[in-house]
Amino acid sequence: MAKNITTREQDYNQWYLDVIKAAQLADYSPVRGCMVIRPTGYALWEAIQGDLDARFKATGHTNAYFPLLIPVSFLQKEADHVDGFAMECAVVTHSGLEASEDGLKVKGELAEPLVVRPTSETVIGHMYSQWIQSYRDLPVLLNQWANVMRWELRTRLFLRTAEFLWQEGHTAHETAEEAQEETLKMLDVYAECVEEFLAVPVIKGQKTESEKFPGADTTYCIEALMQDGKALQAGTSHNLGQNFAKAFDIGFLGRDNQRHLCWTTSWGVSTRLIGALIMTHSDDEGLVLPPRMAPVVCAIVPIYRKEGEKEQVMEACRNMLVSLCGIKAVEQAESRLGNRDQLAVFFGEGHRQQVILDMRDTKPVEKHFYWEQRGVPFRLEVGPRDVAKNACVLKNRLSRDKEFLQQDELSGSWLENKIEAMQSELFQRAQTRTEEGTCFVDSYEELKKALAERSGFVRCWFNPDVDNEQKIKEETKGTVRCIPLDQPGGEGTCIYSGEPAKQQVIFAIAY
RNA sequence: AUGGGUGUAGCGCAGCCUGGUCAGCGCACUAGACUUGGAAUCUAGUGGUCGCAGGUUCGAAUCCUGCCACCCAUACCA
Repeated sequence: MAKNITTREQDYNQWYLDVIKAAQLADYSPVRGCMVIRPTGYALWEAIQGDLDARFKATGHTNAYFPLLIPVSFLQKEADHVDGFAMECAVVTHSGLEASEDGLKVKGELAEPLVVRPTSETVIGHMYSQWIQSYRDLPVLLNQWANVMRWELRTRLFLRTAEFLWQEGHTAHETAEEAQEETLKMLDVYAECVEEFLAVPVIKGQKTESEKFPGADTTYCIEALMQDGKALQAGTSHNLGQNFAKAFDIGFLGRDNQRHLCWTTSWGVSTRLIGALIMTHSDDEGLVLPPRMAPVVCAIVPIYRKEGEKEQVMEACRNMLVSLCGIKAVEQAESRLGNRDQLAVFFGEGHRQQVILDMRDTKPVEKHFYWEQRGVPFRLEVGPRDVAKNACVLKNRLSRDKEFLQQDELSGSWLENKIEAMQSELFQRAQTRTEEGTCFVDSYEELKKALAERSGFVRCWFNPDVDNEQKIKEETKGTVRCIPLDQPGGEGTCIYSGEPAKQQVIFAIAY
């Protein structure tokens, strides 16, 4: 039992924070609500970025960058948008500091205040209006990797922080159909990345009127179920219709020689995905990472007492490294080792994942907790007795089993197979938990009961309605997470209004 | 914002009611010894304007006043 990690049963929220702390993913910063993402945590974001960016490129998008500061007047141009974001904007009003008796004071008030972007539809819309002249300029398919700021009252590491990292895609199209197609395409891209790479199962759906993005015609989302039965929105894709095109005059001369407004979309995922990852897979021993994305896929831990043993064991460890990663990668790693006592060797083609030989002069037990709490999928332990038998022990982070191996069984493809096996096992485990955490109800009483007793996803026939949803939220704390794209068809009875309903929705208590 | 609570070493806390050997404990950290297949032990050390400002007093972590910050609940959280 990890002594620095509260169990999930004792206090789920504390467990979440303890896992982050033990794995050194992030830390609190001097500024309330802002977090410091530490190297181990940032490596996870880089892995997600790498996977997603490739998928964006594969679907025809390119990256660009827009400014952090946005004139307040821009925000005002789209009425719903400003209503949705005004309260949580940080505002820049001055341009400098000057010394005074009471310390530094602001000076140089700006003619027009600037907001720190909570999202970039407005600046990007402004630029699009200048860039797009003709239907030949369409579609515009851009993405930006950036930070945004939303002045949240209650913050939680990774799940809701005042500043966070994300990507925001912004596209402009000639027709409504194309925009709709794009919106759904990117929702699929998100779902594929999150399920295949993060091994987090999601439900694709549409947001109801009360939950959609301010300024969107339609918002789609992927929702994931966490271990405590709460839902987490893992990504959103918005069909903005012509709302922003109207507000920013994003128009073009069409094939018919008439001027038309563009149809735009936007879509984003954030560092919140790291929170989803933690709360989906991790256990009471700490972080568990899906092996496809884990920056360190395997740690080799030498075990020895005497100096003579050390040499033998280290030699065996190096041989194992060569078997797994190839002699070239090992030599490259050795040449850049410097004074470090962890030999990190690139594994596989991508040069993103590593196998690490832990040569630190600490006890094996310490290394055990070190790698386990960081979620490293595999550990290979080698002691003098193993060396004598040409063997080693494989420890599996997910099953926490030991497997006794001959060293000559190790190879790059052997590890690949192990990675794939664990990856699908991890996804399967999460998938099963999501299925078991989902129930169907026929009446409002049952919905109340389900949300109160077991939380989870609760599916039912329901006619979305802003007022009714508000009442249900007040009574049950549950909200409509989405109208799943996957519908059974047919018709049922709305559990709240009693009227005929064509759609099922999913209720849950959300993060 | 309203109600309740808390600010003392990097972290977690005791001390405050009853002012005076009160600058303390545990963890962490450093050095050494002894150890090493699931968080050993022993010894010696480093580290603090007791949230900030003012007041009462011979004397304040302790009492008084003001301020600030944080936490919990409610509200808010596309």
